[in-house]
Amino acid sequence: MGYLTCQRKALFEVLEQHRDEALSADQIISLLGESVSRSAVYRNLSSLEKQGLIKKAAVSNPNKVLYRYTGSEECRHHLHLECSKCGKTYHLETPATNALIDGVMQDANFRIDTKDTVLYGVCEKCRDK
Amino acid sequence: MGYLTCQRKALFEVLEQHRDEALSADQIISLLGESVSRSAVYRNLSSLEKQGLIKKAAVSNPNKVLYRYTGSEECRHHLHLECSKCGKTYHLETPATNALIDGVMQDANFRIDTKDTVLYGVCEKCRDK
DNA sequence: CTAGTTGCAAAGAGTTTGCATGGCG
DNA sequence: CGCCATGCAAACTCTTTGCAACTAG
Repeated sequence: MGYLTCQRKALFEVLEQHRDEALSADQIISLLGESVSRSAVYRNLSSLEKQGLIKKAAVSNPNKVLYRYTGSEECRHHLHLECSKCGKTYHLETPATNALIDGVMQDANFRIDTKDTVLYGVCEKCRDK
Repeated sequence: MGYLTCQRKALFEVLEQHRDEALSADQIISLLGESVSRSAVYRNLSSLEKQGLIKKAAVSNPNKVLYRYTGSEECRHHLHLECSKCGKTYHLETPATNALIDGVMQDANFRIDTKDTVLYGVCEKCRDK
């Protein structure tokens, strides 16, 4: 699907390196440096998103859209937990993940898509404070 | 926290009526009609969001930010399931929700915030297609 | 009364697009 | 070689802001 230009290669590398972070377009652009134009970044992000390899999230303060790469192998087998206080992302161990997915499947006949869903809440460290 | 102006009253009504929908700023503005200015809508949405009564979500096609009202009583006791195919939102029954929250708590020491989290996946109807 | 809110219009930020050039396969 | 992707700059859309007028409590 498309040519593997060096701009796309560079984008994949940045996304893979920041696999568990949600990056803004601007962050991605600066991580890429001079080698890629803004428009190429936007075009490629949007095409990756259409392919289901990227999931966007809206965040306030600042008011921005963040891009999370969901194409990496690991994303397919974990649920993501994101702490609303500190912003850190955690993974839910696979056995527990499977139990939850099965539970929701049985209860609501709804198949959760692991890579797309993020559970928001408060992590252990932030609760103790 | 703040005065209850008629603009705010109207906004609350619209949000409560569309409690389980994710609305764009433009949709909200047209639902409100002439009675409220764009800037008041933006300002109030942003203040509600700071109070944790609204959760934003990014969506593509069109590239927009959607606002979901999480302040209603119901939101505190359900997890939301959103189908990536048809866009419809479902609720997870309370016992299953509690089981899921407890499961994640035990397994990862992470307290899920019910009103903020949306589980993405595919619903029964769309799977059958 | 008086601090907080609104409306307007202008400014700002983020994203998209048209077109000529360049590069992948 | 042909088609697709890129870069640039302009256009566009969405959101924020300054300020004077207004209003809830």
